[in-house]
Amino acid sequence: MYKILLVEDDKNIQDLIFNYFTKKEKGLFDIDIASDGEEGLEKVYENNYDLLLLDVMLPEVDGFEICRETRKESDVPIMFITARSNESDVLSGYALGCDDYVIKPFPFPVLYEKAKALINRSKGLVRSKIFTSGDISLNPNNGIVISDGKEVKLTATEYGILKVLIENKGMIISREKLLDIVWGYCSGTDERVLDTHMRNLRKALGQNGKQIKTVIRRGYKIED
Amino acid sequence: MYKILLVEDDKNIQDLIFNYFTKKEKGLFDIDIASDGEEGLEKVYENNYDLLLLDVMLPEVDGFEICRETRKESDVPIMFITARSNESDVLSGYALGCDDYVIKPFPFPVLYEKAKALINRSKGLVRSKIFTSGDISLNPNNGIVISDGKEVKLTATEYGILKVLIENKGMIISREKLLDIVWGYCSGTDERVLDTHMRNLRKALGQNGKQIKTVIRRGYKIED
DNA sequence: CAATATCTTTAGATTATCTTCAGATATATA
DNA sequence: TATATATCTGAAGATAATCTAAAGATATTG
Repeated sequence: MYKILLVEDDKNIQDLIFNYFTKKEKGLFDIDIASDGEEGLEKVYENNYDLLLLDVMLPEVDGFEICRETRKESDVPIMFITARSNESDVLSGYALGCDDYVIKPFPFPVLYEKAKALINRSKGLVRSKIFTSGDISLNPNNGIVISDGKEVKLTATEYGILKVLIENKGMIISREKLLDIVWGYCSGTDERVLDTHMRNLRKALGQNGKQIKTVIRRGYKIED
Repeated sequence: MYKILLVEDDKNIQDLIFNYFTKKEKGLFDIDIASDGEEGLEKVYENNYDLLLLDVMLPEVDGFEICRETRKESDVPIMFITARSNESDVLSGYALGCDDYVIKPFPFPVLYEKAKALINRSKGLVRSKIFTSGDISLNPNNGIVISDGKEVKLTATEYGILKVLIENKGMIISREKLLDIVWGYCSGTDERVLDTHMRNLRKALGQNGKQIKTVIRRGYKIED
C-alpha cells in the first residue's frame, strides 16, 4: 500500500483521480487530498508519502513552492499535473527537482502507470531481482547469496554456476551449457573441472546444497 | 559523466539529440547511438548505460522488444521516445517496465531535463545527502569525509573511489566499473593502479578501512 | 621555477581460486 | 548381474588475482 498526496483545487479532478487510483488495483494506492497549497505543505510535513501529485496553480501556495520546500529535506517522488504546458513552465518544474511533469488533460490510466513506474523506481523495485530456491536466495544486483539466513561467500565461478541454475529453476542445464556460460567456451578435455566446482558449490550452500540435483547424462538442475 | 544509449533509425533525430545532449552541459552526458534494434540490444549487453532512449518503430528488433529483453536482467532507466501516441501503446510501454514514454515531437530541453531527473532518481541523487557506512561518512556537498569522528583528507582519486563504493553500499563494484567511473576509461594495461589507490584509501580510513572488502574476481564493496 | 603533493608504474610476495588427477561410488545398459 | 559409463570426492599442484612497497612521472602550489 503506497501513500499518495494529491494537491489539487478542482473538486472534480480530485474525485476522478481518487476514484481511479483507489479502485483500479484495490489497495495498491491510498490517496490523501489537499485542496490548497498550504494544506498540501502541512500534510507533506506531517506524513510520509510515497508520491506527491501537485497541481501548479493553487490557492495560497503554488505547486512549485510546495516542490521547492519539500526538496529541501525530502527526496519523495514528485509529479506535477497541470494545464500549464509552456516549455518554460515544464523546465521550471524540472529545475525544482520534480520527477515528471504531466500536462492536462491526460488519460488516467497513463497517469496511474506513471505513478507506479516512478514509485517502483524510487524504491529500487524496477525489476524483481532476487532469485530464490527453497532457503537459498541470490541477488544479482549486489551478488549476495544467502542460504538458511546466512550469507555464504562463493567464488566467482561458484556464483556463476548458481546464478545460471537458479535463474532457470527447475530446468536441467547441461554440463556443456554450464561450461559454456560460466567459462565462455566448451573445450571437452578439461570438462571434469565442473565436478569439483559443483561439489564446492554444494558444500558452500550447506544443507541446501542438496537442492542442486544431478541428472545423469543430462546435466544439473536446482529445485526447492 | 553519464552514458546514454540512443536507439533511433532517423539520422536527423540522432544528430539533433546527440548535439543537444553532448553540448548543453559539456561532459555531463556521453551518447552512444544504435540505428537499429539489433545493434541496440548488442550495445545494451556489452555496455553499462545509465539511460536508454528507445524509439519504438525500428528495423530488426523494435523498441518494445529491446525493453523486454533488457528488463530480464537490468533495471537501467528506460525512456521511449516515439511518435506512437495511442494510449494503448503508452500503456504497453509502461507494462514492459519503462520509466517514461515521451511522444514526438517534443522540445529537446524537456527531454534533456527528463533524462537528468530520471538518472538522478535512479541513483538516489535527487537530494544530495550524506552517505554513511559504519563510522565513515561522506558528504558530496562539501566533499568532506569523516572516519571515526575525525575528518580524513583524501586525494581526489581516493575520494572518487570511496564515493562510488559508499553510494552503492553493499553492492559489488567491479574493477572495470571503478576504473571507468573514476578515471573515465578502462585501459587494461595500467589497470593495476587501482590496487594502490585501494590500499591508500584503506590506510587513510584507518581502522574503518576494513569496511572495504575485496571480492576476488568480482570487485570491491563497502559494508558496515 | 622549485617544492610539494598526488598519481602511476613496476615487480616481487602473498594469497585465493582454479584445475588436475586418481581412486571411489553411483547409475545406465545389455 | 556384469560391464561400461558417469559423477563424486579429496588432495596437491598450477594459475591467476590481489596486495605491498618503493621509485618514477605528473600536476599543483606558492
